[in-house]
Amino acid sequence: MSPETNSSQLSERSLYLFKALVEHFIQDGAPVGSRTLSKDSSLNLSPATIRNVMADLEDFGLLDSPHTSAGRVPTAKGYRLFVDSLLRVNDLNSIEVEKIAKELDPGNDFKALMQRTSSMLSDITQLAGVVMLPRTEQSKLQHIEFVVLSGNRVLVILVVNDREVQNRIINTSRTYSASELQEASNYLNDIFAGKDLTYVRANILDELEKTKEQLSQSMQTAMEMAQLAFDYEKSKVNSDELFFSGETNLMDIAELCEVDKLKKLFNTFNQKRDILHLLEQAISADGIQIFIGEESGHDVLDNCSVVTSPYEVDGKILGVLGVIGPTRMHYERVIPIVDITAKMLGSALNLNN
Amino acid sequence: MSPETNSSQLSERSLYLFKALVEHFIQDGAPVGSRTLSKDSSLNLSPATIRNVMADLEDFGLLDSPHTSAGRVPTAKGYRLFVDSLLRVNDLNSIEVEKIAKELDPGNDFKALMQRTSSMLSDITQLAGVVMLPRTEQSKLQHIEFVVLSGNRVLVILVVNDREVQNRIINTSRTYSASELQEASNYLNDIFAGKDLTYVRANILDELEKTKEQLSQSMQTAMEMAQLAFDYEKSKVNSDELFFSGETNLMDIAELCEVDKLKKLFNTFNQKRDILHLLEQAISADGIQIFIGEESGHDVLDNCSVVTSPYEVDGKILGVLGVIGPTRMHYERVIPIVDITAKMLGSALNLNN
DNA sequence: TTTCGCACTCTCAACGAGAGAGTGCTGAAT
DNA sequence: ATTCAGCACTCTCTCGTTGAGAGTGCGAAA
Repeated sequence: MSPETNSSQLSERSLYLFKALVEHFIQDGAPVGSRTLSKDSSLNLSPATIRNVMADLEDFGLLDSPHTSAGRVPTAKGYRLFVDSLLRVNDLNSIEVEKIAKELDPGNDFKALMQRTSSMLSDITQLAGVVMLPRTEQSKLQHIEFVVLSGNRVLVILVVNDREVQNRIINTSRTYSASELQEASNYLNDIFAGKDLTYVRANILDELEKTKEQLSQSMQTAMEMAQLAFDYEKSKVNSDELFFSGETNLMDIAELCEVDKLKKLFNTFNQKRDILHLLEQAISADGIQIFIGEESGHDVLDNCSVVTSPYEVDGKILGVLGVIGPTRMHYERVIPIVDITAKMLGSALNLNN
Repeated sequence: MSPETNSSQLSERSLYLFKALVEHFIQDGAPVGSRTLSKDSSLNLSPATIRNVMADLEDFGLLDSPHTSAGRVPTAKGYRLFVDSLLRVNDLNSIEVEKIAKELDPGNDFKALMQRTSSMLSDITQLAGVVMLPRTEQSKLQHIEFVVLSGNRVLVILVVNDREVQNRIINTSRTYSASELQEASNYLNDIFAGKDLTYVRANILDELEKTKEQLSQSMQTAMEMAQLAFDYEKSKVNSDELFFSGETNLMDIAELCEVDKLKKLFNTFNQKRDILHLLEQAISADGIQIFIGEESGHDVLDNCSVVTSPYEVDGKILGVLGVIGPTRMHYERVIPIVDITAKMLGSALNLNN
């Protein structure tokens, strides 16, 4: 964090060794000792020399040793330096790119696409995939429709943003006929189609006043309906949507293999709240964002990293997607996968528009 | 299984001791030895005598011993005898009944009710809850509606069974106007409302022929739309809906605490297929049905029991709900909970109609 | 038929020894 | 001033041993 501990303080050689150590650790998962590093790295240094370097790196807070006679392990700060300055991201081979493209074939079902994207992410990375679709504050009402159900209930169908359909059932005080409701929806579509939902909600009362003066029955009906429909809307939690996949992949990760940790982690996934909060932070980043271990601010994610990217349609950010795995993950592979998936999902949705 | 090994072969005393043993084991989870049982049971028998009885019970296949010097443990067959003949089900106290009733307040959102029911089940039993809503073969089309979207896409909204809304987007070869589609839906509602979906699908082509003769443009349009809409329907997997809750509760169960077992179990939950298959077996039972351990026929559920009950509306079975937990569960508590939940869900839905 | 006594079996926790891995430090070589 | 070989030291892990504890099975006695 503090400027005096950044990489510029470290020699070329230290950084080289640090990088080698992190890569080695990511590969094996076992603490890395000086002897191993001495053999692996192309610089011909004795273990003793490397030990000195490692001691320095430990002082900088980049490494840690589980106990005196284990090798060294990167800290969260170490991983941070690694991904920010040392990592060289692999290009994806074309087979993988094609595989991703295949899964992202837009189709017509929006939610299914999200779900598919998430499960593709988990499949290809063997980690947990997640796709968020924030409940956009601005939603344009496109069409409103009423259907009479039995028992003084009316089904309200809202089409929003040229894509999304919301259904809700309202209880009415009296029985309305189909034609009455048809007129009502015609009227409402006339005055509110294309308007923002918040605008609609705010202006219902005003319109209600106006219609009272005009005394038209159908308009009265329309307004009563609208009021009920949008009251319901208000009471509903403004919940974003979150699609998880491959959570069980995390059960193979040695670092997380204690049952009670897993339980906490899975509970966190189920509640969604914390994960949403995290992803919302990533929504304003203009590209790949990585939360490493404790950085996320959530204890349960202590040994986890989250790699995210927003995806956008028409230059406007629509949501965030990403991958959750152990801090010890193959960033050089995961990062480009998340990156390209975000881009391809964006353009798939664009097409779909 | 074979008739000569049923409970009638066993003495009153043996059964009494067996019951005591099972109850003890369900309580503690540890194999039960002869000394323990001698102290606990009100019959004054020495451990040695009890050992003889236990040896008999083991011969009958009701008990098993993990190793020579552990106590005895009930087998699946043992549990079966226990729940079928020995168990006395507790009545629920009114506080719990009220708690259940509170969660089952119908409301208007069907899916939310299912979800709530499932999570109430898991909450109250501290096990995993599950509610199935089978995709009913017979679905009455109540209302069909089209909304024009951008780019030659049309949103089709089907209201089915006075309750359920299905949305699908279809791509059309040319652009249709809103009024055109309005006419089309009017026409379709006239001829198909109240009919069964399968009937509709089967008769579209016939109707198409008829309309060709009449040459009315709006009817033509209607039929084209309908064809597209129901083609989509056909391609869609006829998937039932399944609501899980509290899977993580199972992580506390000692019997399942190995990570790879948990992984298999959770994967099974995610795939849903196997669980659906199991619940479909229970749908025709006319009350509580219990699958104990290996009886379910699914390896992953080896140490699990599934307690289910169908729930019905207007005397017609609508779905199945239940609880998944370890074979070693408090059946005397779980059974009445599942039972009453099924009944109350049924009547909640009845009200809602 | 029930019970007592006894030998036996199996698990589990604790302990200690020894191997293996890796460190830190020192002092010599470059 | 670096680098590095040597060495003592520390910590973990595995393995075998041992003893306690729990529980069984069986034969003989009540």
